[in-house]
Amino acid sequence: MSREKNKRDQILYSASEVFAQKGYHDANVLEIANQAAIGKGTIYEYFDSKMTLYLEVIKFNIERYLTRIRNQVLSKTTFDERLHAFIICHTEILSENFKYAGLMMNNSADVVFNSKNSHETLKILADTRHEIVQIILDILTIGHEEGKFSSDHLDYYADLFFEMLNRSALRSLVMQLSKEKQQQEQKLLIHMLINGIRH
Amino acid sequence: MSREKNKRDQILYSASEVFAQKGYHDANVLEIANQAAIGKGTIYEYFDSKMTLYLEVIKFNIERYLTRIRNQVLSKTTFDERLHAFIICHTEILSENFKYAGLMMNNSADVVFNSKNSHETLKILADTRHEIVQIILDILTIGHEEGKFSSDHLDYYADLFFEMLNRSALRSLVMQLSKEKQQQEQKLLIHMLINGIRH
Amino acid sequence: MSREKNKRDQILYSASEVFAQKGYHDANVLEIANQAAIGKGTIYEYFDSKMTLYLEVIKFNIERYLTRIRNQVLSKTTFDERLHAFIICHTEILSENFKYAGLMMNNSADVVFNSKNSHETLKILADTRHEIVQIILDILTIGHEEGKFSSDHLDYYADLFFEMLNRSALRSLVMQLSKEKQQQEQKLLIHMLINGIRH
Amino acid sequence: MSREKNKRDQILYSASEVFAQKGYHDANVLEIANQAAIGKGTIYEYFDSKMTLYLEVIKFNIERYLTRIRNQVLSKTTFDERLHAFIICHTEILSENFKYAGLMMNNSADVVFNSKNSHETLKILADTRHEIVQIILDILTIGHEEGKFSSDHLDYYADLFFEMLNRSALRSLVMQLSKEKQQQEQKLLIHMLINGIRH
DNA sequence: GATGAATGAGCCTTCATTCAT
DNA sequence: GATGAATGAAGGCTCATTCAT
Repeated sequence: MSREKNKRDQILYSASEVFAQKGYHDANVLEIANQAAIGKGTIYEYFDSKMTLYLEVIKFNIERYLTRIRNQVLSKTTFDERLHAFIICHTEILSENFKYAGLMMNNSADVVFNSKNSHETLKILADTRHEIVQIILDILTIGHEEGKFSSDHLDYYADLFFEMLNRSALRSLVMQLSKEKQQQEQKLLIHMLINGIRH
Repeated sequence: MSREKNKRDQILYSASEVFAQKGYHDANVLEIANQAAIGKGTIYEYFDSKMTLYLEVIKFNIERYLTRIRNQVLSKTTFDERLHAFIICHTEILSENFKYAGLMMNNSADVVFNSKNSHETLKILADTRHEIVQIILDILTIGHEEGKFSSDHLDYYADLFFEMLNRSALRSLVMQLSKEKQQQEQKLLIHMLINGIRH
Repeated sequence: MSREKNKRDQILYSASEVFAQKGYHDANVLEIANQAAIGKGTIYEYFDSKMTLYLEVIKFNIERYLTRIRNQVLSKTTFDERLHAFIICHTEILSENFKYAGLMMNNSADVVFNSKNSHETLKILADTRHEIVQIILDILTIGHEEGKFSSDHLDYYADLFFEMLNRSALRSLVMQLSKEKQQQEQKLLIHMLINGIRH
Repeated sequence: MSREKNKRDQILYSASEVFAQKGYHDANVLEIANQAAIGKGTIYEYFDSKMTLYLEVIKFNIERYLTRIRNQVLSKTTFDERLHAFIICHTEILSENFKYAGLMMNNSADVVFNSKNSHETLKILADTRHEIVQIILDILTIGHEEGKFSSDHLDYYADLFFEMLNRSALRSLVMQLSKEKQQQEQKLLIHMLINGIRH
């Protein structure tokens, strides 16, 4: 890994931290530079603008998220195992990086909406969400193949399930639920999904 | 209704529009004033600061939302009717006020987080969400009373269902689904809820 | 005294209070109106502008000061008595109206300097100072007539003595000197004046 | 001298000019920046706020004043020489920097009084005045050591003399007195001081 | 005459971005 | 490549003043 790549990542890490803690507008470039222990001007050697950096940060974190999720999910084979792995892993990542969660899970549409290249950037955000939903869809498809439910509307269920899981994980964190209570709610979530889909 | 109340509402309407379109930070007070066809200073006669206005806008829209939802929901008696009414009404409001949706449904936590009085304001936001979830919980309780499902974990389901409905309605709008397709998905949603809860 | 005159004075009293406490720029018209228990607009029925009001306030207070000083001083006849009366009375007024002191004694030149009619207003301020110095000069002239010192440079001494007395009185207040210590310093002041003048 | 120090001083010089001409409130930051031929934002690289700048300007000018006064006064040894040097130098500085005079000699208490850190800043202003008075007191002490007068109340006399000298110098400037007349009044001042103190 | 709602000019301050070193 | 001093556009907010009632 080249020195350049290192410094770029260094910025991305620091920016993740700061954006996560302060949000796009209240984060400022100087703080990110300080966090990365580099000069303010250096950021502009690697990123065109604050907005570009922000989008790269989101992509960066989603990439990290996706890599980890895929590692966990694809190491399993059955529907039950994969779903379980997904829920566990997703919740884990969220609790580990409570601060970063918003960067990945919230659609930052409001932030991006008014930037010059809003069209392009909104597409990126939509695409990344789509990619996560796709993983869920893959899991559901296995469920269908296992005869657990029909293949109807699986994309709809996948989309909704992502939202449910997010909310459920966030709830656990905000309410500081015990490990047991957390596991109980995870079971409810799975139950809700499977029975909700089945006809 | 006094002249004062009128102008205050006038500002709230205009601010809703601008905040919804641009988000908190990219909206500026002058634009809100122009939209309301009043002077910039007038806004500060009715609201202490931009942030105060923003929070009042959220409360204002949630109030409108809650009033309308309650009118529709409470005019029904059975679980099925009330749930249906809630879904229809919620979806309707969202589609009518696509722009404003974010002001009510997103938790604006990131915007508020760094403001001085963040503690108090975050509480307001949490409270309003809670109020909506409470309406759903009331509906679910009727379902329980009708023997449709047990009373276990209803608050958890209510919380999640709100997220699901939001996402579902948003999907319809973004994907510009036909009326039929929309109704179909609503049925799926209800199905998912009822079967998901039932043990 | 007409109702109008009353309201005008009412404003002048309130404005004195507020200007004295906050200074010209940090005082605001609303506060003065509130203090006078009248509407903000009413002030502009009696005074053209905030600056005009400020100048009238200064004149108003100097008038009150001069009237009182003259009453005291002119009731005496000898140099010693008059000088003593002047010192006592001046110190008394300052201690009673510590807050207002600045309005009379400081030259508000810096405040006025940039107003549109600065030339005219600066003249007013200079004139009022001159009027006070004139009273001192009259006292000194009696001292000369009593053979206490020559008539040379009496205007110079009068001018300086006003500054000395002001500082001396201010010192007493700031340092919160005891009555005895105060009287001692007054004696020193008189001593300094008489011996300073005498050749 | 570093580039930074240069620019900071550059700002201090320009700010002295503008503050002296317009007073604190009527001076505005843009004008100071223009005067210094720099961007408005640059001022905030060197000073936290307009108020901070103002206080630094006062300190800056008093420092210049004190340095110069001390150089002149300490190069002399006898009471007469030192006193004369002080008067000459003080008057000189005032006439050279007529505009800046107010920044050093007036207590800017009214400007500062309502600022947030008023307590701290008022102390600074009081301290600087004290420092000047101390120089006078040192001179008077030499006079006492030379047997010219007793050591009683010298601090009181020093305090008052500062006020007298200021007024005297200001008078000269305002009245545009001739060099001769000026020197004559200086003699009167010294005479007044020495005879005023002597018992 | 009295009022205070409405106004907008004006100002301090921030901060993303540039560019000379 | 790295830096950070310099910049100025932009924006929230204040408040003296006006004027319709």
